[in-house]
Amino acid sequence: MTRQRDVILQALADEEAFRSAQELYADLRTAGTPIGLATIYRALQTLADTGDVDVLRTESGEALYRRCGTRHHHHLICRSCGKTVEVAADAVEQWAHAVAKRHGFRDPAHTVEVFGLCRDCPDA
Amino acid sequence: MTRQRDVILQALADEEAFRSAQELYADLRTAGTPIGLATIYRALQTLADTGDVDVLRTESGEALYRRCGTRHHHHLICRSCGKTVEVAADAVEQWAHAVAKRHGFRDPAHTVEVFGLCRDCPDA
DNA sequence: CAGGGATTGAGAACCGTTATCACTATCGGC
DNA sequence: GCCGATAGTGATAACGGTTCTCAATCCCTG
Ligand SMILES: [Mn+2]
Ligand SMILES: [Mn+2]
Ligand SMILES: [Zn+2]
Ligand SMILES: [Zn+2]
Repeated sequence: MTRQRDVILQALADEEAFRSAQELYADLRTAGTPIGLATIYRALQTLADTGDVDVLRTESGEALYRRCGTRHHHHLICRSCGKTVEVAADAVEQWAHAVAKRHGFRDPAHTVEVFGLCRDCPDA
Repeated sequence: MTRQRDVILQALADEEAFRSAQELYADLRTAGTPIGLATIYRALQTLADTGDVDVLRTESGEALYRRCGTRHHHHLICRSCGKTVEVAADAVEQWAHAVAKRHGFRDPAHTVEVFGLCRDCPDA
């Protein structure tokens, strides 16, 4: 664990929403923390590999990162402000397993995200 | 509807798996069909907007396209050969709606994909 | 046949991400 | 402390998928 990695974890720890690497870079530089963009990408990749951060892809293909609990979960995300809630989904887990089995697919995995507008965001 | 757009729809119609724009381009050119890459991207975007093709993002961020039924559905996808089955998921629809409501999120939407290895693909 | 708006496609530009590589920080052994 | 080995950093270049540009072409309508 190096100073830079700690800084990145810290930046994510304070944050409820998913953030992009470029956003983190801009924020840290603005805050006067010296760090390279390559370092941020490397750290995020490492953290994603070890399961310390979750990754999701924007509709446009950009990768977003978030410090999440280690238990299996999914996300409820405000599509305006990005506010994110971790949600459990036992029924969905079982459904995914069953649908794979029914069609003869083995070693099943799944992605599930729910989007909406949170209480604090106007309709606009 | 122009010749090019018809060609693209045709290429997708014969295909069970999700395909990338670049794959379609390579295949059509190899088959002797003259078409530009920009045209393919434009056509796919239009078709996606009108709901005639579904789009999904690779883990690496690449966009993949597939001609699908018009009813709401999700996908069961072989992560080796790409074979794709459309699946209904009423239980999941209801769960998504409920979880959004419970947390005060309105106008809910969701993404759900199931991945696995199909019968025809070795474990490798 | 024109005229004119829509479409095409080669190439350039764009942008998020990854690779390169010289430099620096860290650490265990001396 | 000093040294060499090792791992990490970051400015920059390269990469790859997508979008933009714009001149040429198509195609509908009068
Ligand atoms: Mn799950
Ligand atoms: Mn659904
Ligand atoms: Zn919000
Ligand atoms: Zn398969």
